[in-house]
Amino acid sequence: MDLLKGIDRVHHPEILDSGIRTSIKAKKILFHEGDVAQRCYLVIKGSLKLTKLNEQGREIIIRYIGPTELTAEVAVLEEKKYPVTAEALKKTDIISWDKQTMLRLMRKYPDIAINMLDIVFKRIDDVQFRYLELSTEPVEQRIARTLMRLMRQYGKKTKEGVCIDIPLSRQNIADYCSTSHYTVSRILSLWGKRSLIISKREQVTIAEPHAIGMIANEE
Amino acid sequence: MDLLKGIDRVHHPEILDSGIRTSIKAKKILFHEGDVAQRCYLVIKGSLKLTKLNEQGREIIIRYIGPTELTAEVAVLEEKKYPVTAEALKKTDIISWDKQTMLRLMRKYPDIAINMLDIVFKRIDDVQFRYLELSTEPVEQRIARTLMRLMRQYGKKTKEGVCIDIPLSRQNIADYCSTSHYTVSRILSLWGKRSLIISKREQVTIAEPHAIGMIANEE
DNA sequence: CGCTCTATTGATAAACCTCAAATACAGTGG
DNA sequence: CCACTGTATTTGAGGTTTATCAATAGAGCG
Repeated sequence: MDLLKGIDRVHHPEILDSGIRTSIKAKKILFHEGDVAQRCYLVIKGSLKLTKLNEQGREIIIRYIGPTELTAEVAVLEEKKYPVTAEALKKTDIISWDKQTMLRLMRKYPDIAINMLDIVFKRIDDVQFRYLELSTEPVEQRIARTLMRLMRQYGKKTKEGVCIDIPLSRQNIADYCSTSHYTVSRILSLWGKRSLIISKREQVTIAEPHAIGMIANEE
Repeated sequence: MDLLKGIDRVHHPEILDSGIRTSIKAKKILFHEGDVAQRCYLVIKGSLKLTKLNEQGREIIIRYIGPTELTAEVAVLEEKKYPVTAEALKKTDIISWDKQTMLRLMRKYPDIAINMLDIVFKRIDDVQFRYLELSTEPVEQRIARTLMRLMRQYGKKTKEGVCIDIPLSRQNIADYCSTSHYTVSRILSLWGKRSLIISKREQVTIAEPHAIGMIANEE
């Protein structure tokens, strides 16, 4: 749990217990883009999808937030709005803190502030990198990178390969790497025929991570 | 100066003087993407261009950093690398602090830490927003938004309109909104013919900000 | 005045989107 | 267990947007 890195485990319960534990049902919205940010959230179990909409209502996925990951860090500052919408993919357990509580914790355990800064820098790095990708890489490569990312975040080893353990439609993949679900479908079909992946409805298993990695051409 | 917001002006000299003032010549690199981050920088005068390169050497512009703006905030953490390359557009005066100094200042003036967090959240917001744009808006609109952004950051009123007061080639604009300099040229020519802008070599003046704003279609 | 870098413009082509239509799949209620 | 319904997926055809290539013109500099 990146948020608690460098902090004596003895204090973990105090920190976690000062937040509120809640459970969100599948497909429920935790917060909306543009709402005043009140609380920040740590995912314990399940998963959140962070999205933005453009004026015409087209959705893009900014990132997924899985177990041990923090989101809505912006809520520690005054007068901020959530920059994204967060939706639970499945039943998701979270801990949340309001501004005052989190600030108190940050003062008592300065490592929390530093860890939060670290998390925020990672987010920038990630989105800048994907911005570069979107600018310069063709769609096949972007899809491959998307699968590799999701594999690292949600991969579960199975006999057929590494299964991405979240509900993941072609449309979701398209929204994550800015293409159309038609294009995703065509490319996944192709990879399926070559046995690089095994894909079912809303589910992808990567049979040949190395081959997909080659297509992704990550450095 | 966002970094010093909320801090008594009496203390500003101490904070600024604990950094090192330097001047960089036009077109010189201040730091490279991938270098270990040692110092963070405040621009006093002049301007920096922050870029990333992909594997094939294609460049994209992440943002410009003008007077009063901070960059390389990541240098306050341990073992981080600069995520971008910073190049001076013209002779640029900066103040820089090393990790230890900045951390000492942040402890003494906690508002500095909060302001820095605020700056970092703004960066995320900006790049996420531009990621959305790149995903969903056509190139003409992206170019218009780019000009509007640069106008707000670097606009100087003149008799003909608002001049973007940095060296700005078609290629720069293209790198900033992920298109080709050919496309930028075509569109600027078009707008020039309609007298919405007046463009010279490496310089753009927006004669009709409202019209460009309409094309940008910002909410 | 030549050299280099930037800008312009037409022609062509590639990549990818959109539309249409068929099919597959999962869940529901009888 | 099965038909039914609403999504998700697939695939082909055709069209758009924008990149790329080629060639030329213009600007600034020593």
